[in-house]
Amino acid sequence: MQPRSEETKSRILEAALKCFSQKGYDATGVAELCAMAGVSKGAFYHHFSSKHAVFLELLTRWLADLESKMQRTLQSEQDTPQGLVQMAGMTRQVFEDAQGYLPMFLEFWRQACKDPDVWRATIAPYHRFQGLFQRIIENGVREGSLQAADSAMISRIIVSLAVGVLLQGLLDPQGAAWDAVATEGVSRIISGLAIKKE
Amino acid sequence: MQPRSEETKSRILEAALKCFSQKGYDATGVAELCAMAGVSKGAFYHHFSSKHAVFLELLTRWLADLESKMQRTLQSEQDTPQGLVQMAGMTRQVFEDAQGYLPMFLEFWRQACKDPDVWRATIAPYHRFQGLFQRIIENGVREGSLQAADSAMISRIIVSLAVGVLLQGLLDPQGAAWDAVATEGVSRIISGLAIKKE
Amino acid sequence: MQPRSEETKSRILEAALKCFSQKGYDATGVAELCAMAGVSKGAFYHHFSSKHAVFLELLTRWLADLESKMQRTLQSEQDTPQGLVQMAGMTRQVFEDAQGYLPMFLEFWRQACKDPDVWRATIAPYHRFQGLFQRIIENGVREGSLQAADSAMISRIIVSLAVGVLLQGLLDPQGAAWDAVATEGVSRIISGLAIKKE
Amino acid sequence: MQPRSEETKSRILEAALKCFSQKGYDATGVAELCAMAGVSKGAFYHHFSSKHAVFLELLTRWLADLESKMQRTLQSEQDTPQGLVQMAGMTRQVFEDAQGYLPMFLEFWRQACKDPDVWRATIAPYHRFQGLFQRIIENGVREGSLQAADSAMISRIIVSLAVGVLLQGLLDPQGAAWDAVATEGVSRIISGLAIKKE
DNA sequence: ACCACCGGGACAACCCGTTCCT
DNA sequence: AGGAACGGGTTGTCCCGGTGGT
Repeated sequence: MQPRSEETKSRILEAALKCFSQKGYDATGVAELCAMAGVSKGAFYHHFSSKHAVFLELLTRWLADLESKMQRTLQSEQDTPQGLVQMAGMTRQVFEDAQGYLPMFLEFWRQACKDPDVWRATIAPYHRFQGLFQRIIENGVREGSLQAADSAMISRIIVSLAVGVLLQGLLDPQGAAWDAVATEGVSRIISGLAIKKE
Repeated sequence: MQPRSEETKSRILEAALKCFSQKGYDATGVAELCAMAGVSKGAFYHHFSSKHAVFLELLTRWLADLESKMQRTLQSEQDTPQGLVQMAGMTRQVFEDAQGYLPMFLEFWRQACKDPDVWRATIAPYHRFQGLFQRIIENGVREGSLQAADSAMISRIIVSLAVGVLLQGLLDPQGAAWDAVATEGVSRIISGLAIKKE
Repeated sequence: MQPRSEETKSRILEAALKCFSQKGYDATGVAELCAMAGVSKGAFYHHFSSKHAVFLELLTRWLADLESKMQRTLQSEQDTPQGLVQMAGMTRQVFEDAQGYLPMFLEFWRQACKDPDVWRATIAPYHRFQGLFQRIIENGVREGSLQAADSAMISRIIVSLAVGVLLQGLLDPQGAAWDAVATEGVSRIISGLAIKKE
Repeated sequence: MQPRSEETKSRILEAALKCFSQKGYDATGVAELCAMAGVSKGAFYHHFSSKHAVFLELLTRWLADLESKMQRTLQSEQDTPQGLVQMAGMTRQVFEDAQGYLPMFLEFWRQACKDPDVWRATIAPYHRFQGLFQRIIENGVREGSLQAADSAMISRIIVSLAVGVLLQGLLDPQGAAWDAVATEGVSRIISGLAIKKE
């Protein structure tokens, strides 16, 4: 029966998200996971071939979700410079969304350094993100709202800034208004490129 | 005999650095560490109270080293805007220095989210780091080479950018000229603040 | 539908024979069996109550087959001493027949030491086997072609020799011409009993 | 400290001998072994790298013991034909010695079919045994107490008989006086070769 | 003080043979 | 006849004390 199966699977994923975030991937035992999800170990290994497979599934779902959100944000915007700044504002959303689940982000990153599978799954979306920003900038240049510049470099700067903000917000949430840091940073970078309309 | 003792200790630390970087903290066993360092478990626990103590020692040494390097870089600078950009150039140094050991960085960060001891040891230098940039900017304002602005915010943007670059360089070293991304990013942010001298 | 059912059952038995021989009973998993037979676990447990039941079925079929073969060999013989030697020649047949499946023999034997069901199923044919030889010898004595002797003992010696040859041939097939060892051994034992006809 | 270490090791081996014999190798868990030996798992894995290593050690010790016993039996004998028959009488000793531990024999044999290490450890002594018998026979021929014959074949027949007796005695101890079967069988084979002294 | 051997259990991930419900 | 679920059990390894020699 399928609906039951699907529910079991998602219950495991939810539990994994919670556990991995709170205690870390290695420190979380499969037994613990099962207990929290309310399933047996047998059921667990019926749905996932290993603990690592759960991790991978979590990663791909998270990235797919993030990407679709970014796509939606992009649709609803006209002016290029302002659009970029608005996208930076998404960080607030990310922080709120992932309230408590952000440490997973570090787990992803850490494992990506070792496991080629994780690496591929992680790196690909980053390249897409950067490419997305790059195309936006090139659009702006064509429209005449931005000066011509090294769009690849600019997009990398923006993504780096976003990553750095995310990481710091993760470690020290109260330390600063991190979403403001993101938006202000992006707008300062963009403003250097903007062509004022008369 | 003390010199022998010191050597044993540093051999353990070296081995730990290598293992933790390559396989991660959790995945590294004490037995493995001992084998690589060429010491017995008895010796290990004579020098360190636990595996975690080794980790902590590694962390404090790394941070002390990093901070002293930054201090030295700061001495040799005159013009504020240019000085900031030069500091961004340090990323190249960091990459070269820590060739292969950067994953430790992630380990530190990850554990800082859970262990308060690690957190304190990790966060303090960041605050000092950011404070340092802030003071440089305020200096620049006083000197008249920079426009008045929210110096705390600017410094945070710069640090975020640096962190982001570091992280991405760690994951995808061949993906871009990360040191160029850092310097270009900083200079774009600073240039918006610069007051041209005539 | 019956033909399909029968086919499924025999497919399982074939797979079990192969797996048990190659990897041993304990080391063979039910999942593995199902995969090799191309049936689902549900189907498996529909046909057999347990893994052990498959083993038992295999055992009984093997023994039934062996016994019928021996009966057939016996029919076609006239002179008692020569008949016995010819039967020893059957070992060649056994080796060829069971090429690759002989390790099952050991599995049977091993389990017979522990499980009374297996024991009964295994021991009975041996007794019949030995009794058969005994009766042949007694026949020979009555006919006057063999000296009177302890026929039970002689038959046990012959069976022991056969078992020993089988076991060694199983372990070290290239080590010797095992069928020759069997025939030569039996003929040497029998020759001591033979009464030369003039 | 060495004496303690040795004692622990032998306690483990004893427990293994008992467990493997009673329940079989696969069915015996390491935890069970440790409990019976009264040692911790830490101690177990300090002395043996795996369960299989225990098995191998048991095998080699058993074979070494058996061989030395055979050597000793050989020393104390003069007349070749009688010596051979006496050696066959050793089976009684073997049965008494290994009272209850004989199923291990099957374990050895079974694993020898799969594991090359076990195979080597098992087959080598067999070859030595057979060689030993062969040399005895050749001695007898030189002495003039035995007829010239294919000594390799004869020795293989004798070893096969011994193995068969062992196996059957293992499965059905009450079924017959197995040591008598062995001695009678050997003496019948030898008597066909004997040259009567006048 | 330093180091080596030995021992202690807890627990990891994985997978087992089996049953339930459809 | 079949897919999902069940828990208990597997080996192996973990981090760490204790004890005794150097």
